[in-house]
Amino acid sequence: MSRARTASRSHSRQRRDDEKELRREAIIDAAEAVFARAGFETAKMEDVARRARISRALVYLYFKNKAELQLAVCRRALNILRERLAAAAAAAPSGYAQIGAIGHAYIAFADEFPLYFAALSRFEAHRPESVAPGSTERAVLEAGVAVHEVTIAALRQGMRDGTIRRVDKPMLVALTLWGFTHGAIQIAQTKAAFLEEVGLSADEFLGHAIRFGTGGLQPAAAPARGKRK
Amino acid sequence: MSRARTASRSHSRQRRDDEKELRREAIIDAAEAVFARAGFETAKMEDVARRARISRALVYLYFKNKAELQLAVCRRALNILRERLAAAAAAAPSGYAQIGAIGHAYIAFADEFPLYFAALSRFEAHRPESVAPGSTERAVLEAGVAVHEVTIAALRQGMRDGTIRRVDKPMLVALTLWGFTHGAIQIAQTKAAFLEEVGLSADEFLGHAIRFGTGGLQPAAAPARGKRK
DNA sequence: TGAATTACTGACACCGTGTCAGTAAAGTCG
DNA sequence: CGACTTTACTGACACGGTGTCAGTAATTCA
Repeated sequence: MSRARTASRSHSRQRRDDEKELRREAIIDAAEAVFARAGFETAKMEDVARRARISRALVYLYFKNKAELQLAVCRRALNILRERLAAAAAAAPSGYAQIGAIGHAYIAFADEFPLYFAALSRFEAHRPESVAPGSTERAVLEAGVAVHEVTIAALRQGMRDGTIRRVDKPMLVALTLWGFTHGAIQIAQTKAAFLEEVGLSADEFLGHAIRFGTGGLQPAAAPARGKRK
Repeated sequence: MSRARTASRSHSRQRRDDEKELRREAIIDAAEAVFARAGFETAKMEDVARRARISRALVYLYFKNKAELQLAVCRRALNILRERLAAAAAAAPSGYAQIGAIGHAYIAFADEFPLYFAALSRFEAHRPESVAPGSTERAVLEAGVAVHEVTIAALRQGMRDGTIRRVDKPMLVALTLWGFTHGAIQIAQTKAAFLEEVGLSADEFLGHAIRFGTGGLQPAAAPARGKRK
């Protein structure tokens, strides 16, 4: 009897928590739509609330403020990005090919989810004062690390299969590649009009950037044959 | 007499215009100080006005709004940057060395003028709807082109002196290098704490990035000797 | 000097944010 | 099923910043 009651209570609680999570996600959905249309700066919480069919005050019950909402979007972005990069890497034959695939997957991601890329750009440009241990910001940071780990795994794979030269600090290389790729995509996106003006397509530019940025990873001379200890 | 009068009037007008320009610059000075302390988002026009010792309304007489003020800062940033890059390039012996020097000069610039780099980051991340011909934004864009021209000149020099491989679209390469470098610096700045955590210094990271990013420019094999048409 | 132009400001209307007291709804238990 | 508690939700508010404008002070010109 006590068991039944307890079970029943915990059922309700479970259900309520699920619904809460669902609502939370719905609010983020609404925020994404509004941010995409209006941009992060000019987007109004009122619009987010209206789109989520709730009052503005309730939004503030789920998210402390606009910045937290943006961080929630970043987190989603990074999770999806990690999946995409991992999938792209999994389909590539060699470690070196994986790196290229990851670069192109990032480009495709930016193309498919402009809002997510914009969110990451903002996050990347934002200099944090101090990142509290339990904060949302910390969670986003960690989601970022998870993304880098995909690149690092590819680097390690490449070193194993001989398609990538020996590097002593894979994280260093991963961050460099990340910075390069992100920077290039950002230019391709925001300077698209200018690129056209000087007779370049964004795709051409990005293709060049990837080739250019990953070239330095290949082994110096030996064609990978032999060289076993 | 008519001449004298005209001259006198034009003198006053000249003086007034000069003073106006001076005040304009003073407002930008104030804005820079405020932006540096508070960040672009949270900075208040009130503070800019107070620091410039004028009323808030007057600021709006010189600049349409906060965004225009930010663009003015961007323009300054790009002009100074161009000077720095050009100076660095001038001191380097070969075209390839010039490219490296330009990269390091950009890093030094970002280190010396964090606000300017932040301003450029914002500008870079901002996707413009449409850039009107006479607008401030267009002026900033053109200042950006002037910066790229420094890189292009170095590339041409390198192709001439044989330290850089033949590239068919220098602007493509210049933009790539710009994107790479900017992206890397941005990471070094905003992720400095994280870099420390994984045992990397920002300098080490950036040094690596420059070497990595410019490596692909060197000629394939021939040691630059001979090869004249 | 007085008239005209220009530089400047105080005060206002507007809008968005974040908060809070209070209401509606759902869950708990006899 | 009611009474009682807990949780979900909202309307209305105070606050603060932006951009504007009518009006005043200062300069220039004749």
